Amino acid sequence: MKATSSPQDFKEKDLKIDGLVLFAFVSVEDQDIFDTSVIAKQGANVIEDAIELIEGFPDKIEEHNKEIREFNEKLEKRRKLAKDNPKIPTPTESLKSEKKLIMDRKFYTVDSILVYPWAHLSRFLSQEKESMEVCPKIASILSDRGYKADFSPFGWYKSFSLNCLGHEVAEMYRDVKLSILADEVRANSVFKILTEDGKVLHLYDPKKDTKNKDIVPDRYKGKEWKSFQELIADEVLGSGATQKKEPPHIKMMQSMELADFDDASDAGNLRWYTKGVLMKNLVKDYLENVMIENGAIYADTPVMYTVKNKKLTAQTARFPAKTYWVHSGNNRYLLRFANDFLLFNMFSQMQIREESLPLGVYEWETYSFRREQKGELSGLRRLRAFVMPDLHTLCKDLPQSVKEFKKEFEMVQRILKDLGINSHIVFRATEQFWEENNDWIIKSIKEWGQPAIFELWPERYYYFILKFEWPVIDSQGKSATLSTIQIDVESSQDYIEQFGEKRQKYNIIYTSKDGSTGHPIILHTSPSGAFCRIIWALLESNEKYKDEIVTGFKTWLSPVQVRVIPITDKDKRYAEKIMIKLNDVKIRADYDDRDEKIGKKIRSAEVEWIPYTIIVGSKERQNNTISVRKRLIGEKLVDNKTNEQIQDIKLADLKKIINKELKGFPRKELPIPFRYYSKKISFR
RNA sequence: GCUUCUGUGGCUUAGCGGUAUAGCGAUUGAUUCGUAAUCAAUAGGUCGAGGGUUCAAGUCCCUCCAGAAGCUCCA
Repeated sequence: MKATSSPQDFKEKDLKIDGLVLFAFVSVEDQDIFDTSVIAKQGANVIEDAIELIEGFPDKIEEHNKEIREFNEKLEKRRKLAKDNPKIPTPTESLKSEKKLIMDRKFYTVDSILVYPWAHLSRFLSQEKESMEVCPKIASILSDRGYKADFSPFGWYKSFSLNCLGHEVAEMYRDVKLSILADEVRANSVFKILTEDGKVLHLYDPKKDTKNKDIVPDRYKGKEWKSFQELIADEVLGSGATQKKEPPHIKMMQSMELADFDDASDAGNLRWYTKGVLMKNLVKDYLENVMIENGAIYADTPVMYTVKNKKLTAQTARFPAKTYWVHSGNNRYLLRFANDFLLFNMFSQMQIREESLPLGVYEWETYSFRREQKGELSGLRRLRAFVMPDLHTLCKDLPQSVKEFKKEFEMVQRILKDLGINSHIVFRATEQFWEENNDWIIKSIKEWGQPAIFELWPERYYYFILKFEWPVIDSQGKSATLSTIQIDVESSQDYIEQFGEKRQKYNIIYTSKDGSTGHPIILHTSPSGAFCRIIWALLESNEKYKDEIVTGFKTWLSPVQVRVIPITDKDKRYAEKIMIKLNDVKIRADYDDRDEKIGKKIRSAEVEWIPYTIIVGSKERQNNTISVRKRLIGEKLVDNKTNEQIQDIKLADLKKIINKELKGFPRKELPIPFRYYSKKISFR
């Protein structure tokens, strides 16, 4: 028997099934037909879960009732106690009521299953022929697993009625999203350390080692390696068992008025205040400059894409649960969770000459969306909407991609240094790639001078054969990745074979002078990591090292770079003029015009991590000079000394100092209401 | 998504059955000050939302919302 969309083809009069039948209504949507075997298997799994639920239902009720009885007994005891002892308050909880089975226990079983195609479950039914394959496939998978399963060759319209057991198990809706996964590959990966002098140390092998074993090699046991030990714990073993508190960067981002939660949006979608936006725009400009220097070009692709394009589905199906859907007319679209899809689609439509390679294409992803699990969201570390600068570099072949990789490795190190972020390196590769390429990787790590963790996979599961990550450890020992570089050998292909299936890819082609063509290797690079994570890393590392290092942002990133403080009212006009002159040359300066004592104003400037504080009194006013407190941001904290005093210099001298420090970095102006302390806008 | 915890003036917080405690900030007044917090007064609260128990509910119970931690997860 074959499935059909024409009921008249079905010759039999009726479909006879005895006993207690589980009806599984199935709708097939466009993205599902990308691989009907995979979706059928997932459908069958859901049906098996449902059977388990039904058969376990009486036991669940029993358990529930037991809980209620225990609760009521306790309550009764406390009531009696309260009666005898006036000091004990009477509990007022009302009795919880027991749940009851609707029918006899013996009815909660499944004798057979009918898989039934039913259009009414979805507004986005697939019209493709392959969609008819899904129900027979589900039935056959279930049969193979030992169930008595059948499928209806077509769905009746609305004219049937069903009598059900009881509502608790009678209707269960599950949205099964196509999900291509191969967990075995990752489960079998081994971890090693590549030491700063180029030696390989064993770290963890899931087949030999247990997770509670102390796996840190002796040479990294010392206190100076604390951060590296935390990285090992977090990357290899999963986070430590210790109960962690709320990460401090959350209070910091709020009190510094950088970013905040917004209860009128979906969780993980933050609002950004002026100072946060200022920092974001500075990072944006900075990265753009670095990308241009590095030879990249720009693109900007749409934020939503269709699921009807099979080139895209091959990749989107990896993360089915993480998608935001947008409805538009009779269509629906995925909000992008990376820009790769539409960028690669663009690449596949481009004329690419071999001599243009390597070609970097940079996109500042205005926003990407991943519907992360609710419990996974945490301050700025993981959000559902984030801005992710992304560079893709098309390379002729593997040797060229390795050459580019090394260049980008240097670029990432420079970016992190310019931002003021200290990070580790973790890399992951297939065993084969490591065997063939470890010489240059070892050389790079040696030059960097710190130990790195690496993970080797027996086979390639992801689209890349090598991935470098730059994780940062926060004040509580949790790690999160900022920059990444990957070598993608898969996306540009026409088709790939994977787990016995032929899967469509983007078919990106370059043409050589002799007319021959090739598929480029693509480097995926996130030069800095998501913007929110940059702020996360900066706030957390300031908190982490606040007793050792003077806190603050690099001057080019500081929302306010200079604060001008007058000592008395007589100095106010002079102070204001200095503030105006600095802003005239695009140095972000504000002016503390409050009627407060000097000590308090200085304290405010210190608490706000302002790099330069100018103090002017009668002496400076008469000499036409300024006195400067330079905050020693990033330097070792000795005897609680956070600043260096520069007395009685000309304003021009300070401009020189600051301009030198800002050389090569972008400049943005401080919004006017922020230039006067008393007029500053408060967001909270 | 599951489990646990948290939610009190703009901010930080005390109170945990008898209609709100303090500090910061704000406002007003005094003070004109030389390198990390000047003094005083005033205003500001349907205690996250809704429902319930009680003579009485920030306080106990239920539901929801938001945030955090742990688990699962993180191309």
